[in-house]
Amino acid sequence: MKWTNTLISTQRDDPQEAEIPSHRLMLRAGLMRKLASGLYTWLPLGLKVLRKVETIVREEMDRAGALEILMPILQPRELWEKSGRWEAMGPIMLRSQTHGGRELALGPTHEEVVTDLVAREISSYRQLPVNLYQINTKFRDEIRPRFGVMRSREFIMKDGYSFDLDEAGADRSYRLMYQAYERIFRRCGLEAMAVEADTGVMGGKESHEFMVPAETGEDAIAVCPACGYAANVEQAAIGAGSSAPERTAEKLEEVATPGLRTVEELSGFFSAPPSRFIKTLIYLAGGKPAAVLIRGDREVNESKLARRLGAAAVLADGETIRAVTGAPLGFAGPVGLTGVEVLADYSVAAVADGITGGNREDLHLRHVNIDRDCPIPEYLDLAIAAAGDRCPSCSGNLAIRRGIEVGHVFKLGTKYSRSLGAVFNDERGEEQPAIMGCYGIGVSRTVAAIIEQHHDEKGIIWPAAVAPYQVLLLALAPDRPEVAAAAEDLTVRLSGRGLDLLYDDRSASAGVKFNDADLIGIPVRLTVGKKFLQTGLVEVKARNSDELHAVPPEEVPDLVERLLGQA
RNA sequence: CGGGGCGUAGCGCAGUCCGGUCCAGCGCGCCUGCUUUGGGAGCAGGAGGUCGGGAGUUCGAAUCUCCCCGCCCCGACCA
Repeated sequence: MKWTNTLISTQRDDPQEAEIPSHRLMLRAGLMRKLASGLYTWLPLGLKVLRKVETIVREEMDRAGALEILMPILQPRELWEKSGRWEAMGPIMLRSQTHGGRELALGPTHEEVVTDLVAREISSYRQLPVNLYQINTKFRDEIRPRFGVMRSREFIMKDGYSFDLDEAGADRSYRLMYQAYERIFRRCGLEAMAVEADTGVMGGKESHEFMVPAETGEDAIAVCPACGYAANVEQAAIGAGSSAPERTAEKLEEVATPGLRTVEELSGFFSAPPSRFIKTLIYLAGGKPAAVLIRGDREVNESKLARRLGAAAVLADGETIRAVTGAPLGFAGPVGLTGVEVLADYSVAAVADGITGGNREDLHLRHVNIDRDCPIPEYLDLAIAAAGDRCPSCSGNLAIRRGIEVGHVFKLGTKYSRSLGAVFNDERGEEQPAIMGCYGIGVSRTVAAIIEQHHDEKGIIWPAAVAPYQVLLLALAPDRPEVAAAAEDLTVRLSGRGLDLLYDDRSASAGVKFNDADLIGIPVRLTVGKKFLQTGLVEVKARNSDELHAVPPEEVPDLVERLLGQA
């Protein structure tokens, strides 16, 4: 392909709107253009990459035995009501209607449609297991789209769904997908890691996210360098702390704290770090209040709390707080608190000389010795994991890294198969719900993640497997007939090997071409110009190396293939 | 949704505080011609703007006031 015959427009300046490298480079290198917030047009160069990632995904899904289908984006309301998610999805789901007033969802995901399909197509255990997938556009009205295609309103996703006879089969399907995902990301040139994840609105019991470690990632991952434990911080368990510290012997003391409610304000007032405070949060779970104690510098993990309480927990309103503690918001404390379930996080056990609310307006207590003043029978794991916390599976300490979530696999169980009727007759003629799993890959986000992991200050460095072209041929002074002839000769030699080549035939100056070459990041660069006319040697350079090779044209194809093998 | 910032040519920006000297300017890009071609070329000529939109104040508005829209960043109930 000649550069002048395609649409590649690079930009010299960083776009003012882009913050992170992938977003900046995707705009500068001309991979995409923004239409509106969270909405992007893929230009030819970007689309080629997207398609290569799709192809890898497709090949590995097919290899794992999954079957490709294509489902509608528009989905009737009634289907979503069956699963209870017409409401549960809330504002993230975009909705529309026909001129007749029939309400439709713009699919944010496809559990409902696929399960309905299977309900209609499958009736016997003989037809299972089955694993269906598609690569399609998803719509999510993100609260705050950002970072280009990293978090956008409309994006390309591979979503797959497995249906099995029993738990053992579902485990097998899950494992197959997990392994397929490892292969997919490896083939895309990504260093990705699987981490334990929260199941969130999807429901289900087990789940792993595939994370690409990156400073700019939106997710935080807790990892244990000692044993390899890895989990999203939303999910990460924390091991019980070490032995309790020396407690204070000082007497409990009431201190007037007019109008001081937050740990931050009180920390200044008492000249004590937040870690000296025992924060007391009143939650409501299933209509019942619960008091949660946690050290002032830590945060409650509401998923852990919900699991412990057996119901989703939300922070209580002022009225409930007053009813439970006798004080307005800001003055709750564990000492003397009765008539409410009290749950204490591990971190509280480490507070030696604590400060808490006094359960009276404008009053706090200091010199709290938790063992003496309100003994806690059992400390629990209720906090969001933080660096230095004890690993739940060994004696190591957790570290926090940031990552980009490129894939997510769930064991769903029978939530959707029951509500949508995906049942089959087993050998005994008894009706059973299929056991489901679901598996997603953010295809467009994967492209951005690849750039996050493969770039330098000059531009993108594509891994060969996903590069838009494998070879970039630069002709310096392309109007000189000898140069044009050499370029033509090289093009023929390389296309004979099935290599996809981009020929920069623009009559721009050398600097422009070299800089654009670095920016768009094609793995192998060939240069023919004055030096070639003098020596008859073609300059060959890999984007991921500084080494320059000079070889005669007939040796170029072999060298190119060797360099591509290392890209 | 809360807070902050921004909106002037395709891209990056100056001008706005303090209204007139701006029927708006700079760099890059774009078009024509000639020269040039190994790390963002030179000369000459040229095109391109409802200054985000609307209403208002004023003799006069990119600039002041009000309303609206768009975009970006941070945060989202932690007592």
